[in-house]
Amino acid sequence: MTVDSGEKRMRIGELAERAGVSVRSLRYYEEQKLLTSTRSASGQRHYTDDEIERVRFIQRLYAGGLSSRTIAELLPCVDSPSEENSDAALDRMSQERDRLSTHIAELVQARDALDQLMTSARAYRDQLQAASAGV
Amino acid sequence: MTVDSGEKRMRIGELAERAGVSVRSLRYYEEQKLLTSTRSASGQRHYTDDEIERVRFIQRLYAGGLSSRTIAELLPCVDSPSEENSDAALDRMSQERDRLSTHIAELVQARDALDQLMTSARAYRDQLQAASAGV
DNA sequence: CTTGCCCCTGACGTCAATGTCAGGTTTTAG
DNA sequence: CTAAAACCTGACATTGACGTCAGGGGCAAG
Repeated sequence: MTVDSGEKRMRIGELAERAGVSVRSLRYYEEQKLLTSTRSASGQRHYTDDEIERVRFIQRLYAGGLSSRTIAELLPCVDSPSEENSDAALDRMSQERDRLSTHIAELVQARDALDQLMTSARAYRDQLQAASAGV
Repeated sequence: MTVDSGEKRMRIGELAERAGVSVRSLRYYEEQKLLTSTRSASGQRHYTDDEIERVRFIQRLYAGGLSSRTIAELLPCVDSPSEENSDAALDRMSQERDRLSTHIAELVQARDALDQLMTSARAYRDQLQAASAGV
């Protein structure tokens, strides 16, 4: 279904820029088996436009606090949503999903804590203001 | 309003256990000016029960991705919600709040991405199962 | 007093994702 | 052709929040 005919094969610098990451990171992702590249005769990496999305996806998972190793375990089932790894991968994903949810809840708590702080800080400031404006 | 009369002054080991962090972390927090302690004649740290909540609060902010430095900037206004730092602190908090919200949104996106993955993985698996069960 | 446990400081180790530098090749622009 | 820009590998540096170890006290119980 996917036609890879005239897709502009870009080099690492372009992918880096378009995906918003450093060249170093892309090489690192490849080292961690999160990303692959075709190589030119001289050894330069070439990518297709699809990799942009993949990199962004990886970034999202990183932002979610997943480690390279964990991401590497999950990505195979993005690539080929097949194989017997199905069940194990589903478990793994479910587990990570839970972890993520927990983490999100923590962050929301932290934000709430900040909100509380801000509320009392504001109240205090307004009180000061009222006082300085004369009783 | 707060009476600090007979409050059990605990040592670092107890605080660590009750707040759910390592002794090392507590010393680190002190080093980072996030936490203070009174010292006994022999130099041992003593804390009151209040510090338990403070440590938990610090943990929440850490979980929210704030750095020690940032937390250190915010804590003064927890301690004394006063001073002229009010406005600056409010700005700072508001800024961190935004950062947190952004981060939370990213995490939710990551989770959504995982959900999508799981959905398609499940679909694929069920398809396989249907096939193996005979057409 | 000795044993044992908790505490102290100071310093080095760790881990993960990146930065950065060195030294060399390839591609591109003029 | 030539210089600049981009790429390559390999390796060491960095940052943050700790872990861990060394070497040395304090203090209760037996």
